Amino acid sequence: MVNIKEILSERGFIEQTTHERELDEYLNKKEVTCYIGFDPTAASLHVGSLIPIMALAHMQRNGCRPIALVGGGTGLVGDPSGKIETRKLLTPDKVDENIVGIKKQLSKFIDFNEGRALLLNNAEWLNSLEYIPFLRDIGRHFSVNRMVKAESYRMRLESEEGLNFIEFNYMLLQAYDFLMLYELFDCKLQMGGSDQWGNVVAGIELVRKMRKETVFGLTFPLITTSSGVKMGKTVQGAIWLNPSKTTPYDYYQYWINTDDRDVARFLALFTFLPMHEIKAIEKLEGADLNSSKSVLAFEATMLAHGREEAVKAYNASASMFGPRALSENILRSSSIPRQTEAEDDTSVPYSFIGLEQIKNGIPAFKMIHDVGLADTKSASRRLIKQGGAYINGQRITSFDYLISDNDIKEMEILLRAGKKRFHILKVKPVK
RNA sequence: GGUGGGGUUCCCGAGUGGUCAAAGGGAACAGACUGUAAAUCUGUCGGCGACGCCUUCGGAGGUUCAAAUCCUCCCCCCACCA
Repeated sequence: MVNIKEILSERGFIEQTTHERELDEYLNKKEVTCYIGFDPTAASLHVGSLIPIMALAHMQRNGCRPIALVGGGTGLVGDPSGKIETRKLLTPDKVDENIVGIKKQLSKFIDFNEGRALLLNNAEWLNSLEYIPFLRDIGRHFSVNRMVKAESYRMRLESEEGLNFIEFNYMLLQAYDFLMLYELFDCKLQMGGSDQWGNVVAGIELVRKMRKETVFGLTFPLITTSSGVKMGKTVQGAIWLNPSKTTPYDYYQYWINTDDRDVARFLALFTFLPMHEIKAIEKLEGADLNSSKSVLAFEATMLAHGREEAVKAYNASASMFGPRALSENILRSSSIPRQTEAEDDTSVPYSFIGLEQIKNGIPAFKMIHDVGLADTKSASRRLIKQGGAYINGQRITSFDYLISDNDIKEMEILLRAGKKRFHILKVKPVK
């Protein structure tokens, strides 16, 4: 069997590790347990958390037991690592609420049945800590001199905002987590984003000092798009895994808009397709490369939302943008439909309108604003003025154009803003 | 607690009484070109049924015909000192 580290490495998950050789030996053994911490800062994870999630999933697929540790305790403190600003402190209630959402999403990627993976909350051991014993037992192992030099604190120590004491403590708590997981579950590997390096190493050293045992760390690179944007960030905000925050259609669209330069890299990171197939698409360009983006989008959507939603998003995109030819030879392991099935636009954003309302005509700029294709009526006017507004594919030429029952096609009106934002108005007949 | 510096439209950052809805850059949006990509060029970029009107320059008052700009008080941030 191939070493899991090779798999992660080949797919682009590894930024750096501790103790290369010993880590290899550890990973070659059976009964490997590893963990990653997740911040309960929001009720949903987003695309930015996909790297750790996929890493855990790969671990599980290769016989390791992953632990997803939700930071119910550390979430009350706030991790300052690599962050420019102090996080707002979350209330315990909010943290608990967020944990519920996160658990649900992790279960889509990782199988938690029958102890094949564990989902833990560090509140279990952190919330009952007593200050003085903690300082005496754990605190004495930490050198402030070293902490002050840690890269993860550097940005904040140099910034105008500074670092407050509660945040400065964070490293000790995360180190303590590792110690606890080592003791309770024999977990010897902590993984995390590259900003976690300092915290990971702190945990490793704590275990060594207190238990004379070597445990390991592995960090992921910070994934940015080729245009330099942090993964999963858009102007509208984060791309969430929760379908009520980011619809499967929008999720699919996020991936399909991937930069050419990122397609192969993202297929390796965000899908489980075999590497030899992914390597083959590195040579593609033009239309073929473009259609391999639909595989990326399809696979990513399927992982997060299931096959049914992925197929819907795929068909909706085909009906709005036109179908794409996808050769049988491209990424053949993907279960993406190779022939476009019946047109299905049910996952395109839509709303209802009464036939009665539309009979008298509604000014286009008002309608476009109402359905959310423009944030303000001014933006809507601008859009029309610049020729970026369309009804049923036809450009609207005057801002006071009245949308009326003449525009209804098969009980629908298709509105479009710019090249790729659609909205379907479904007309409800009068009773 | 003291002294000094600062808070401007999504972000950075000009602006020190009228010519300011506020330079410049970035982001964003639209058009052209295209492959739902990138790059490039052009335009837009507070709100409003809109050649005009209304609301913005940390907050609240005040001076003035006129304030982002002057005065008073307050809030927040930063630096140095204590």
